[in-house]
Parts: sequence; C-alpha cells; structure tokens
Amino acid sequence: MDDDTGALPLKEDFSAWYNDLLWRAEIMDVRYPVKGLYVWYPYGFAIRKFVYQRLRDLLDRDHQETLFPLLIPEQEFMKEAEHIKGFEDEVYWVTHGGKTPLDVKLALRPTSETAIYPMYALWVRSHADLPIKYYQIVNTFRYETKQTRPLIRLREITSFKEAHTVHATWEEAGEQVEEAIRIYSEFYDGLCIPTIVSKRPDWDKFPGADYTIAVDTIMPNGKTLQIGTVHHLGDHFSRTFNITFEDKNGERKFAYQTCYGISERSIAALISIHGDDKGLVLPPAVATFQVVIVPITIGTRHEDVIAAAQKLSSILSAAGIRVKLDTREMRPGAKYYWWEIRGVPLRLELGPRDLDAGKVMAVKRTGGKTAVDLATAPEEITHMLCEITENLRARAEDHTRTHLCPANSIDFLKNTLDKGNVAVIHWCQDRGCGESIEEQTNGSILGTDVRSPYVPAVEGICIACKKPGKPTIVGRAY
RNA sequence: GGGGUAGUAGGGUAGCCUGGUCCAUCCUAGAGCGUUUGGGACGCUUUGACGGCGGUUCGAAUCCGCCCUACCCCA
Repeated sequence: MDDDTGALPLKEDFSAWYNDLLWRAEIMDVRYPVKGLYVWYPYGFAIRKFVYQRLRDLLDRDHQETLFPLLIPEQEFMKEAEHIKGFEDEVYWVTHGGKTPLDVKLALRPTSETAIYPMYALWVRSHADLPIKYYQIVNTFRYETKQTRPLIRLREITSFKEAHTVHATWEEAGEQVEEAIRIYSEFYDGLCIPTIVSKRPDWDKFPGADYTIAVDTIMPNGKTLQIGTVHHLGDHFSRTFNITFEDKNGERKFAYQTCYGISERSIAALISIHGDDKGLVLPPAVATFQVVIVPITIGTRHEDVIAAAQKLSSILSAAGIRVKLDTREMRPGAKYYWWEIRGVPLRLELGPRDLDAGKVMAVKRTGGKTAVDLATAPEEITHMLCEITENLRARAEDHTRTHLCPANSIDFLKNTLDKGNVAVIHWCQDRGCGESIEEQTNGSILGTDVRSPYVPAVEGICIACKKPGKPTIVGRAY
C-alpha cells in the first residue's frame, strides 16, 4: 500500500497530519468513490474493535445489545414533528425495488428512534417491563451537505452506538441520563481522552428532546469535537409512538425515555489527541499490538536471536500482553518507523548484545529507552505499559487545561477563539444574547452546567448583557 | 450556504500556458534474483497512470462544457 518512507506533515498542520496519518497508519482508506463514505483498513478496524469492546463491556453491566433494521417506513419516520424537522434534509430515501417504485418510501436510518419505538410500544405493557435499556451498534446515514471528513463528518456513520431506554417516570429517566454520563466518562477516561460535559443550549438540543447533555473534547488545533450525547426525551416520543404501561394502580401511563450515542468520532479523538509528529500513539488498552519485538539478527547469530525472540513473545503472550514479533526481511530501522507510525506503545529490540547480557531494550512510544532483564520481562513490561497510559493521560489533560481560558468580554472571547483556545464565559442563557455572542465571535456556545475539573462552577455576569449568568463553554466546533 | 484550487501508475510528482517531439518524467512502492541487516540498505531485472462522459480538431494528458471526487478559505 504504502509510501512508508518520509515524514508525516507536522501535527501543527493538523488537517494535513490527520489526513496523511489515516492513510499511512492504515486506519481508513479515503479513496472509496462516494463522498463521505470511507473504508476501514484491518489495522484501523482492529483499533475500533478494541475501543468498542470497552464500550460494550461498560454497557453490558445493565444494558442488553439488540439490532433493529436499517430501513424505516416513511409513515413511522414522519410521526414526530420536531424530530422530522431536525433530520428531513439529510435523510436518504429508498424509493425503488428494482425498477418498481415502492408504495411506501423507506428511510435509511439517520438514527433509530423511529425504528425502535414502534416496537417498544409493543414490548412495553406493564410497569414490570420497565426499565428497558437496550443498545445497538450500527451504521447510519446522513446526507451531509458540509464538507465531509473521515471519522468526523460522514455520510455513512459506520459505528453508531445508540442506547434507548424507557422508564416509568421523568425523574427516573433523568437519573438514567446521569448514569449515561458516568458510563461515557468512564469510557473516555479509559482511552485517556479528557472530556468536557455540558448542557447544550435549547436551540442545539436533539430534535424531540427535553434536553441534551453533550460530551466534547478539545482537538489539537483547538477546535472542539462532540464525541457523545445524552438526551432526555421526556414523553415526546412515547406519546407519538404510544409507548404506555399499566402502573401498580392499574392506570395507563406514558413512559419516559432517554437515548444516548457515541460514534467513530471517539476514534478520531483517540488518534488526534494522542498522536504526535511521528504518527499514531495508542493507549495500551486499545492498541492492536501493545508490544512489538524487533529481532536484530546479525550474521551467525540469526537463529539464536530468533529463537530468543520467539520465546520472549510467548512468555509475554502468556502474561496477557498483545505481542507482535516482526520477523520480516527488513532493516531494523525501517521496522522502527513502521511501528512508530502505527502507534505501538512499546518496542522491544533484541539483538546478540542484549542476549549475551540477558536483557532486552525497551523503547516507549511516549519516550524513554531502558534495558529490561529478560528474566523479569512480563512484570516490567506490564508496568511500562501502565506508565505509557499515565504519560498519555497527563499529556492530554495538560492540553485540555491549557486550552481552556476564561474570557469576560466579547473582544477577549473572540481573541481567545482566534488563538485556538476554548473559552469559559458567563451567559444568562437568553437566546438573543447567545446568538449575539456566536455571531460576534464566530464561535459556538457548547453548553452550560459545565462539568470539568478546569471550570469552576461560580456564577458571574453575562458577557453580552451583564445580567447574572452561568459558566458556559464557547468554542469553534467541528 | 458562498468562494477558490486541483485530479497523471498503489502513493507523491514533471509535462498542460504554446495540441504532434509523450508507446508520458522523476522519486517511492510492488514482483524476482543476489549481496546485506543495532534507526528508513544496495545492485540488476521487471510491473504499473493521463478521474468519467461529451465536444473542438487530421490529431487531446494538454483547449471547451458538464459530472464525479478531493483539498483549502469564508459565513
């Protein structure tokens, strides 16, 4: 595939770096000839597999996985007025079966509420059926008109994890929203991706929701990326789709619902936040290979070294470490570059000199080279992988902390955004003020009720009208 | 939503302005053989491209139109 020599563009030039890295590290092939659709390479898909397995593990504690159809009949899709308004311009329609026009047009799901809720109406009968907590991981389609970007803005979202829950009361649904936020926080913490949780302004909430809580992260260029959303749906959809249950007193009541989603933007964040000028840097938890062994075989010691490398490889595998032994006919240096761009956290170099000393050289992708005793390799290497995780977490946290700046005037806010930072302001939550702030600064109000260790929850005066206001995050959003 | 710029082997490019000299340049990559191997090895042999459709013309990679795709900037 590959032009594997030569350097990547610097990460400073984020767009160029990102595009080149997806290709060079074999994450996505962008050459599929339809706008907004991209192909996962096996290496990228393996990363996706590890990331989504973590998500599954978190959800499976008290959710069940399910699978609904891709196609939604027009009349179901058109039932909820606000929801339609939010999506109608970006829905793909299936209108023909072969050459025969369909009696009922079928929508390719842009999200699955209208596929799932008619079935929930059948499944929910009594309070004893509640709560329902199901999720699915599917592809969805949106006819994006803005410029598409691999993993970030797609016409086919290939990895949409959507959970849909049903509850007896509004309060219980509200608690589920909090639970979802906890799950997502734990998920991103596991990927060493710092998050900022906030409540989206009313005009930016999910079409048909009471309110939307969003999870954002700050990308290397200072733009924010929404990497998760949680919606309290109230009883809007249950009224539309007639999801009712009989309560303990025999009364028929509408249910309350939530839904929450994460997409492959999580992978975009993972790649972008941890990567560096040399390529990908994967947290060990989701690295396809956590350790690569590069044997240095010179002349007559070839057999010796290979045998020792194989032995080391099986010892590490037995210790539960994902190891790759690279025995290809390439110069060692070429292999170093190969695995660095692919983000393998730890490289082990084993040559005659090391073998004679009973050691192996360990090189961390985050920096640092140490000789490790072969006798105690599994313990030491496990420890080093933990150190790499902590390095990545610290580096990412540092980036977030230094890119979050308080701003108390419109001019300063604009300046903050122009410099590639994300601002913390105070805002009265009036829509007029919000729009004025966005227009004057070319930024987006991400949300209020901010949950971030770097944003103190203190009241202040609105940056636009000087009335009392709440802490609010403003950024330039992807 | 508005405005640019571009599409030539798997990847990156030269050629285009001024149509023929181009069975298309160079680097990289792939295949084969040999010599190598502690940070991107070398030699020889070899494979492989003008985004699509239409037009102008004796003749189009080159000029014109539309489409598709990509990237950049602005709202």
